[in-house]
Amino acid sequence: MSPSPAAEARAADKRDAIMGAALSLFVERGFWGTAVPEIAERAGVGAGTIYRYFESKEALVNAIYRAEKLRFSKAVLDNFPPHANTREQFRVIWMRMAQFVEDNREGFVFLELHHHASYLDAQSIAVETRMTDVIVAVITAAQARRELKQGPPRLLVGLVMGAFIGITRNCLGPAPGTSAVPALSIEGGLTDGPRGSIDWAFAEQCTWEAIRA
Amino acid sequence: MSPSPAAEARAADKRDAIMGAALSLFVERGFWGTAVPEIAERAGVGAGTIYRYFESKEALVNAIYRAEKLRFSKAVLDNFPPHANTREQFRVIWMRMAQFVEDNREGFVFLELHHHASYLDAQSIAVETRMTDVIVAVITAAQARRELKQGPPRLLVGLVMGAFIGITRNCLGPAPGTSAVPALSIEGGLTDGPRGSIDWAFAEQCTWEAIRA
Amino acid sequence: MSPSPAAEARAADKRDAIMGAALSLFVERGFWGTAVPEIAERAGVGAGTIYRYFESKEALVNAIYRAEKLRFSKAVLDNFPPHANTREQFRVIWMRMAQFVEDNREGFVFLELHHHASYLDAQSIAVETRMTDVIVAVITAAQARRELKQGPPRLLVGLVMGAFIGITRNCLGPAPGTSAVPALSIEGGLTDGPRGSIDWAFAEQCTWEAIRA
Amino acid sequence: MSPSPAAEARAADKRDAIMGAALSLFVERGFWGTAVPEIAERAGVGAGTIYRYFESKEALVNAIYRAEKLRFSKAVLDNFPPHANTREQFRVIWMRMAQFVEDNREGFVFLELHHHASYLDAQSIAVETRMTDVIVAVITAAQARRELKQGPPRLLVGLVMGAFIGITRNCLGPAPGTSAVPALSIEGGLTDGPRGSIDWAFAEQCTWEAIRA
DNA sequence: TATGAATGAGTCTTCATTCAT
DNA sequence: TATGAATGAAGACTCATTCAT
Repeated sequence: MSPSPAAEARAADKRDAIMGAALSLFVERGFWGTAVPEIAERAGVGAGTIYRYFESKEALVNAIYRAEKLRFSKAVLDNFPPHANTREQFRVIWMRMAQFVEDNREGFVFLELHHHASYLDAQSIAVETRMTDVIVAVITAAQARRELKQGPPRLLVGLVMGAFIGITRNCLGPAPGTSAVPALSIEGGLTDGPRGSIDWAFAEQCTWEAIRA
Repeated sequence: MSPSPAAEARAADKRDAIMGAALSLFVERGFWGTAVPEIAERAGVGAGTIYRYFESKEALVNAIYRAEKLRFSKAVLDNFPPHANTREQFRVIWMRMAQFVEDNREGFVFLELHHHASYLDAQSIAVETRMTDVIVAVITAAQARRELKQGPPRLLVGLVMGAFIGITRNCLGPAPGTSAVPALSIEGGLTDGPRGSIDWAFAEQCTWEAIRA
Repeated sequence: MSPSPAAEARAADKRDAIMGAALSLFVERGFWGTAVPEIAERAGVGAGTIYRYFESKEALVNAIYRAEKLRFSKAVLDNFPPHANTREQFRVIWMRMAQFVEDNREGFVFLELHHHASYLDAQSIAVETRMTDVIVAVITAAQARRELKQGPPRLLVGLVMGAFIGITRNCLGPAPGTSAVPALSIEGGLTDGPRGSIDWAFAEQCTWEAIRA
Repeated sequence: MSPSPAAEARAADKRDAIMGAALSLFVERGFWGTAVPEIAERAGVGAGTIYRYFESKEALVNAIYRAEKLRFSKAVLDNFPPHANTREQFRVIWMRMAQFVEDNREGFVFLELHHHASYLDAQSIAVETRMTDVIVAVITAAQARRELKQGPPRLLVGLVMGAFIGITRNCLGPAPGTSAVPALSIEGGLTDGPRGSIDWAFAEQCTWEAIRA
């Protein structure tokens, strides 16, 4: 007897509850600072239940990583306009990333905090492929049209993504419930108005100027 | 009876060995993923010895953080040319940061990985102040002279530092002995030549164009 | 969902097993001489289990102390005859203490060994209050009636309790399973019959004569 | 070449310094609470030096125990009047013990705190013999003369010594530097004047009445 | 299927003891 | 002989994981 649709839905709910609880706890306290029973409690399930859905704590964090990465990449790339001009394509990517951050700051911070983590498995690291492929294609094409500077794509991508992340870190308050502190970010004493809102269009224009031909 | 110079040198050596071993392990496996006895083993000392030099594992990571931060800030700001024009000042900062990364990749990655860590104490966080102050002053002055875009300094700083970090992550291989994995970095399939060398002057020019007026 | 009665009973059993094992080990080897895993082993539980029932080793020893102190004080003072004459009251206290020692030698020795311990918390020290109050009242009243010597109550109490303890130590073998060694007790070669039984009535008469008017 | 007398004296000084430092630290913080290097520091010697005079920390505490026990027994028994009457002999013993406590409270407390300790070796436990023998002889002789009650000597000795200790604990403040708290001592709220001085003659009279025929 | 009490491996840290100087 | 830096075994405690219910 296969499980009823209702039962399946209940199971999916529980899985989601666990992932959601874990996501926010990992952002708040980090992977090592979060105990599995805490996740269970916040998710409203028993500690043992988590192991019915995930093989281990590491499997859980990898599942979240992959899910968020996918969500990010869908948010940015779905219905990407392949034939728009480069300026427009760049704006689309940038503003969609901005939208993603505004909608799901916790998820974005999670990706940021965990991308270098030793407990990510090979598969998690590989999830980026789709996004990568599209972007590389776009850049290469644009370079061929002499609309972008001719440097190594890897460098341009790093510059843009890094700039986006740096602006986010420096200008957005920490994700709610987090005490994360911006980075090498040379902040600390900056007092130019309250954090919390970013002029994304201005930021986009700046970054565009960095890479345009 | 004060200790002999030889004994002092030996102690300093040991302290350095411990900090060096800890630095590379923290970069490889993270703070929580690294056990104190592992550090001891890599440093070639007994586990207890670490506690003759550092009060606790946290004190150790903070000592490393402060040392690297200081080293970075000295490398970038010592003999900074206060009267050079903005273009030149930007180049100086950028190229010095590049030099620092080339000379001490592990230290740079360490700072990157740990700046938001919950185990950093107030003093560690305060070490950034000197750097911050100088940079804010430079930016504000340059904006007054209409040589930089008029956006919020926090945003410009985030953009520049983020770009620098993003380029580093994306174009440099992991620090030797490290398995650090690039970030939100959209890399993975990029095949534009081997990682490991960066055209820093090109990168500098790009980033300058992002912020110049 | 509240735990089933059976589960509660099992938990109480486990708690008791831990306290019992700890009590006898503390008596045998002292608080500092006893390792937590030893307690666990003797109690037949895992080492971690102890921490489900007691916050720390100190919390455990305090729980035992309070439990034994309470038991002692109940054994001595419950249904104390407030209107009996002093001679009779003294006999009641003495013989009840004797009964307690005969029934629960380990507990008595534990109290003896731990009453001055630095790891006892304020609450543990406060448990003595009830007993204290009653006894002070009894002594003061008896002195007013000229049935006891007129010296400081503190001295009389110390004399009586000390005598009781000294007799116990000197005449009772060590608690079963214990290697406790008698004190300043000037024993060693005494050969007046086997240890292990005390003529409590005789001892009581002696001690009474020490304090009666 | 045998060591010069001066060297021997220096060695003896050092040994004494170590034992003195250890004695007071053991009384203050207990055996387990005292670290060997602390003893060394208070004694003004290097940590390693202690091991030139004592095989181990246990050997040290046993040496102190034996020394204090011997000192106590000499203080009480040297020039004991074998032919005085029982009343007088009792007074002598009692007042000499009192004198010892007044002169050397730390030593007395040390003996009290350590007599039941698991780290005392057989030899330490055996040191009591001399005192024991004399006292047993005295008691037996006195009982034969019908000057003492006819109970078991062990009981009478326990009563007397216990009473002495109980009075000491209850009426003397803790040894200077100690936080030792009186025992099963039913104290706590007693307010009959400040602690710190004992009417030893009164106490002696009380205790005598407990055992006289 | 879901639970959470129980577990014990592994953590950081202390400290008695050694030994090169 | 005296030292004190170095050691590593052992301690208290945490927490990912299991399994009886």
